[in-house]
Amino acid sequence: MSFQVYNSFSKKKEPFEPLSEGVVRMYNCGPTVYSRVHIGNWRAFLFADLLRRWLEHEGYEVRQVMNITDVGHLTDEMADEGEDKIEAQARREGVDPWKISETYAGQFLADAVTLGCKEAMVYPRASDHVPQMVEMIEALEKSGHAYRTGENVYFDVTSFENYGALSGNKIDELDAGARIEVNEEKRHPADFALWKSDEHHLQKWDTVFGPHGFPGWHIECSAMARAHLGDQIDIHTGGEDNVFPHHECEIAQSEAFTGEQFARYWMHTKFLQVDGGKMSKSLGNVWNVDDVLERGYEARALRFALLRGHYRQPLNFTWDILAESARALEGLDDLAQRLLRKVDGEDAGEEEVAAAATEFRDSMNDDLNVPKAVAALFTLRGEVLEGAVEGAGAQAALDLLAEADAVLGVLELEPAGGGAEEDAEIDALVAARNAARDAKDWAEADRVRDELNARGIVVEDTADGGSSWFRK
RNA sequence: GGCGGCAUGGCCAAGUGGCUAAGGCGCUGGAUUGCAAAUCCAGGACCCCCGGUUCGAAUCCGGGUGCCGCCUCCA
Repeated sequence: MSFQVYNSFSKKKEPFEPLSEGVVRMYNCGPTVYSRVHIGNWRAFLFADLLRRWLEHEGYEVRQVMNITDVGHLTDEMADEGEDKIEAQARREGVDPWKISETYAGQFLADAVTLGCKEAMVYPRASDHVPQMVEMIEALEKSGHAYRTGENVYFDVTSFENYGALSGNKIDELDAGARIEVNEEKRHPADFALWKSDEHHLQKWDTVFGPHGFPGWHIECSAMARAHLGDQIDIHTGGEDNVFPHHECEIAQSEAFTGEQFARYWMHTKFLQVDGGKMSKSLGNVWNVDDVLERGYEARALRFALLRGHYRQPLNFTWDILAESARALEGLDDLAQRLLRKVDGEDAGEEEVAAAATEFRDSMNDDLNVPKAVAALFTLRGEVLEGAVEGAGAQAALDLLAEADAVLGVLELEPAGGGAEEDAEIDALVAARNAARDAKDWAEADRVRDELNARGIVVEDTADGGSSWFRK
């Protein structure tokens, strides 16, 4: 089975075929760094990492670009106030807006490492691509897709026939006045800003459009995707909230500029809910990576919790499901440790392992069906515990776990620590405990067991009165 | 008001026309144990509601209810 992806542009699953054989050009909408990236954001970014890893698993060279938006965007109506989210945060913290974006961008990258994300080819900053944006805007103006009003430049949505094809919105049915005042200087209420000007803005550039300008929200992604991946890309990802207007506008400006299809596949992640509803500052449930670590969970538990649900299904985050994820992971860690002790046995269970491997791969190939792929691993665990997998089968199972982990990035497969010397020491302690048990000295037996437990050693008593042990 | 998505056992979550509806976590009973842990066996679903299509629906269609997203920056 080849890789099938649900393309949110065509609204159906399609076989994945890149433009260039063996190479995937992928652009992931990254964070706007005006505050700490939260776990909802991470759902989208971890998905991007998972997708990249699966593509690599399938043998592709992945050119992954994840942007970092470090320039605040003004909504048209806020222009009078001269403030956007980055500037607002800057004022709140009493520092320069550039300091804000630098600080939060740094935290974002650090969190990415904590959560086990593979490093993207590049994390371009919007502020470093102003010339590329200006180039596109000027060309769009020249070709009649954009128009200037004073020192502002707008994209004329009526000039782009397919505007609305991604989101399903129709220009005339967008209720422009529903939540905001219609901007009088736009020809059509749905026209969007490519470039804005405001002398009070803090992050601004002197360009052909005027001395106090800054980019509209959408142009940066078009410019950065083009700068790093070329006029056409294979995959563009983002959260479902980006579909409209962000991605719709990107398509319009990029395709109007190049005359070619912008992205072949669009993939959008559903929102993460918290406690059954949306997360919000007022509810105090906008958690970030540190909140999770401070509660004693490993980062991989969060990674697993956010990846184990299908990306196109809503996922409800609670502390309970995080705890559950951590426990489920322990089951797989345990599986690996058990398998390590079985590789020397008589070969058995190779067919079962092969079936699990096929199930895992087919599930991932089916639009990254992680829940089903993970279930295949747990089914295999049941077979291993029944004693059906030994020797070559156990080795194959370990190989499968390693393969799965290269994609999921959440397992602990290393043989748990300790050298021969420590092993001998533990053997002696276990023997001492058994001697105490034989003497019915339960207090001493339990004391030794507690000591072993404290060192991460699990002792399993067998029916014949003996004991075996392994590292947790 | 317009557009789109979701609703499966206590919790999480696959399955999208047809064997006894995967899997995880938890729970209950039993086996084993000195007690535990681990493991094994056993136990749980009117698939949101109401209609309809069909030989047959969790799966398709219509209506309802609830939740989520977008239409303003937002993963």
